[in-house]
Amino acid sequence: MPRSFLVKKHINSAKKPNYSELESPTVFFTPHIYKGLPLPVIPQPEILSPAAYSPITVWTTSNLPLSPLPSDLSPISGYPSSLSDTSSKDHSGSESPRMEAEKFQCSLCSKSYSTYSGLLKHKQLHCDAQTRKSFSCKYCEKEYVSLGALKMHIRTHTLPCVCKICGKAFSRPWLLQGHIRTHTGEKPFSCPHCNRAFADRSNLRAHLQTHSDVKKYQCKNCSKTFSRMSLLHKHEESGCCVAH
DNA sequence: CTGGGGAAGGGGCCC
DNA sequence: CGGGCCCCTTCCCCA
Repeated sequence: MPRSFLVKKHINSAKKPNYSELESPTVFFTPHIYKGLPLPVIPQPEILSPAAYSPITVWTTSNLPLSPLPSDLSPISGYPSSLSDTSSKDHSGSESPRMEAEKFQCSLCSKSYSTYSGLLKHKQLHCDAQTRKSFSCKYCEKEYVSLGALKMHIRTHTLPCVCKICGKAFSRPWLLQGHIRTHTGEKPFSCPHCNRAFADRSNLRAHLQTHSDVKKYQCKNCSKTFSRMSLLHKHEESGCCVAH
């Protein structure tokens, strides 16, 4: 099961990601600056500048399925500065004088409105919309609830960390670090039981399971246990559990 | 065929 | 907000 609850799930999202898709530069590296470059295509880190993913899809007023705004309400750009004068205006001339004397404050951004309808419109068009905002990757269809998560994801397309030895590119420095160990042979993680060493902590952890009497992953049907989930999956797919 | 190792990817958490 | 690290997971390959 994917651990990423930040990612907005799409149809068939239960399926594991097809990482090989990311290796198709013709699909993702469409910008003209990469044309004609030999593979691997290694974009410069500047690609991570905000402009690189500027067409972030934010569900603001412009793409909400609402009827056209009254001219005195639009445009709301989504930032408080642009709202400075909308808050001071009474947008609905139909409000009763009694209501005008009261203050209606937005619970989300504390902006005050002299009319309830003004507050309602504000919440519908601004604050509520902001809570629904999402950040879409320009290279694929993934959406994230935070810009940071999106930036992290974008790196899996741009692969800014390049191995100086073989030219292979990675999304994050520590991935490159792990890769470099494959060149240097460095294995800082050793098994306390057999002294076998590993370059990767997770691989050591998986190895430790082989020493364990109680395997972590158990088949629900035959109770056979496995050191890895992938082995359990293989076991299940091989037919043990299909006899219902 | 099965189990294990190696390599790599992703998101989360913490500073 | 970004970097570093952690943990989990997956895929491939080999004995």
